[in-house]
Amino acid sequence: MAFEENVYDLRRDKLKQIEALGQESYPRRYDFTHTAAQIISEYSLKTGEELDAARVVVRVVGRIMAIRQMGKAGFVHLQQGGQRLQVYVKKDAVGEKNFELYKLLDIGDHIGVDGYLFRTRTGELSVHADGLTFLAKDLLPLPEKWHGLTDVELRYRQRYVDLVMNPDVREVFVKRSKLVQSLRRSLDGRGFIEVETPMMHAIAGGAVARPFVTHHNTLDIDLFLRIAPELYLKRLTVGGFDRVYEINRNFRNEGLGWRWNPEFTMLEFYQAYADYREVMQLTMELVEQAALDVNGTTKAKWTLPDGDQEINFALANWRRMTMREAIIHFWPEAAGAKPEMSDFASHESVGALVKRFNSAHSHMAYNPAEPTGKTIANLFEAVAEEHLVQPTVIYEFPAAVSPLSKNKPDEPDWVERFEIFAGKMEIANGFSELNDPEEQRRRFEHQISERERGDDEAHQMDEDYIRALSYGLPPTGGLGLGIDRLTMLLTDSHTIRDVILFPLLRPEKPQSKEPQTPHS
RNA sequence: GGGCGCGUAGCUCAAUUGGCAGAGCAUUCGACUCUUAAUCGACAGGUUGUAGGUUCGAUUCCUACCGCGCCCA
Repeated sequence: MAFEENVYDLRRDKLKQIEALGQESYPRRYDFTHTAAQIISEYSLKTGEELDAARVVVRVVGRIMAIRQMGKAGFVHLQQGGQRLQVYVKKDAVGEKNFELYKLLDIGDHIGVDGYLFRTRTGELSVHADGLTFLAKDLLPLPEKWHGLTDVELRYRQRYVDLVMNPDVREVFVKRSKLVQSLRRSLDGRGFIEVETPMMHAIAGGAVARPFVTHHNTLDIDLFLRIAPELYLKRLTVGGFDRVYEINRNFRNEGLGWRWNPEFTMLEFYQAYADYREVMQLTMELVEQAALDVNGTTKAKWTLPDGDQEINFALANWRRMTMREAIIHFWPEAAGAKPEMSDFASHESVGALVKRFNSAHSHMAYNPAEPTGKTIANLFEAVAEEHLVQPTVIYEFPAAVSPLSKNKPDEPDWVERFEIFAGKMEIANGFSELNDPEEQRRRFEHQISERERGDDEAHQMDEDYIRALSYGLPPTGGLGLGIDRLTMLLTDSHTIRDVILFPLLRPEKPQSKEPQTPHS
C-alpha cells in the first residue's frame, strides 16, 4: 500500500496538522462539567425554549462516532459511557482555528467540547459548540457504522473495539459488575467478611478437576493454579472466621465450551453453625436479590430456539427435588418404566438403569468399574440436566462424588449436598461440610484409590487440611456459585465467552506481512 | 480428539457450470451553515487464509496445513 493511502499514516499526518493549529496531540487532562448520561437524564425532557432561556453551559467529552459535515457547519455524535450526545459545530460560533480542527477530526477521535445546550430543528438535544479541544487520535479505523463488528473472533480478540461498537456488549459487563456488587452487599449485610486465599497451591484441592501447573524458581517447586479456594476457606473457619467469602478466579485445565472457560470466577462462602439446608435458603435469597439488583425484576429473559422464554428467580418459582427423584421424574418414556428408589441401591441395578437408558436414548458413558455413586451422578446429568431451565435445587448427592461433604445420618452412602441448576447449567454447589478428620482421611484415601484406578480428576491427599480439621471445624455449611454462568442467565447470554471480557483464545500468530500498526 | 460449516478490500457482504474480483459503509479529493444510515460528484483501495494439485484458465474443484464457529466425546 502506498504511503499516502495508509489510513494509519494519513491520520498520523493529521495529528501533526492538529499540533500545527496549536492543539496538543496528547493532552493530559480535560475538565468536563457533565457526562453524556448526566446531560441526557437532566435535560432530555426540557423543551428548546426552556433550554434557550436557561442557557445551560456545559463542557463534555467523548469519542466521535459519526461526523456529518456541510460546508461551514456540521454535526458530530460523541459517545461516552455508552451514551451518545450530538454536537453542532458552526464556523461562525467556534472560529476559524477550531473549524480547521473540526475538519481534521476522524471517527474514533476523542474530543472535549464547550458550549451550550439547545434543540435542533428536528428536536434532538445537542451541544452548540463554542470551542473544541482535541484529546486523542484514533489512528486505526473503527468498523463500519451499520453492522458494527460482528466477526466473533475479532469481537473477542479486540474486545476494546467490540465495547466501542456494541452497546449491548457493554451492558452485559455493566450487569456483571452489578451482580458482583449485589452478592457482596448481601453477604456483607449478613456479617460475612471477604478474604483472599492463595491462587497457587502445592496441592490442588477442593474440587474434582485437572489443574494447571507452574513452577516457582527460588523454592524450585511445582505449584498448581487453584481449582477451588474451598480448603483454605474452611481452614479460616477453623481459625474462627465464622462467616467468610471469596470472589475470585479458579483455573481448571479442561476443554472450552459454551459453559466452560479454563479460568472462571466463583463465589465461595462458608457459614459456621449452618447446615446445607440453611445454605440452600441463603443461596436462593442471594440469587433472587441479584436478579432484582441486576435487572430490576426477578424475571430474566432467556431466549431458547423454541421461542422467547424467561427464567424467574423469584423464590416461589424454585423447584426442589433429590437427585434420585429427578432421575425418576425426567426418565424418558422410551427407556421404559420409571426407576424405583430401590433401583439406586445396588451396583447391578444402577448398571441396569444405565443400560435401559442407553438403549433408548443418546449414549451415556458408563464404566462398570467406577463407584455406583459416580454412575448415579452421571445418570442424573444425562437424564435431567437438559430439562432444568427454571431454577431448581437438586439435593442429596452420592458420597462417592462428594469427598468433602457430610453424610446423611440415615443413609451413609449419600451426603447433605445440593446443586442449583438453571438454563440447563449447574450454577451453584453447596453442602454440609465434612468436619470429622478421620472420616475425611478415609474419603481422601478412597479418592486416591480412584486415582490409581485411572480417574485423574480424583482428589489428592491433603495432610494439612486433615490437621486443620483435627483442631476442630465447627458444624459448617458452604457454597460455590459460578459468577460467569449466573451472569449468562441474567443477560440472556448463551456462551460463557460473552460474559468474560477476554476469554481464552489461541494466541494470534505473528503477522508475516506488514504490521497493522507500523512503528516509525 | 471426531463430525459439519466458514475464511474475498479496514468493516459488512456479493461473484451464474470453472471464464475480466464487485457493492455499501469507512478512507482520499471537491460542493454544501440544522444533519442524524445526511446528500451530490470524483478517485483510490485485492498475492480471494497459507502451500501444493487438477485445468487452456481456480474465489469456485481436490489434498494438506493455519485460524474461527457450531455440534459431539
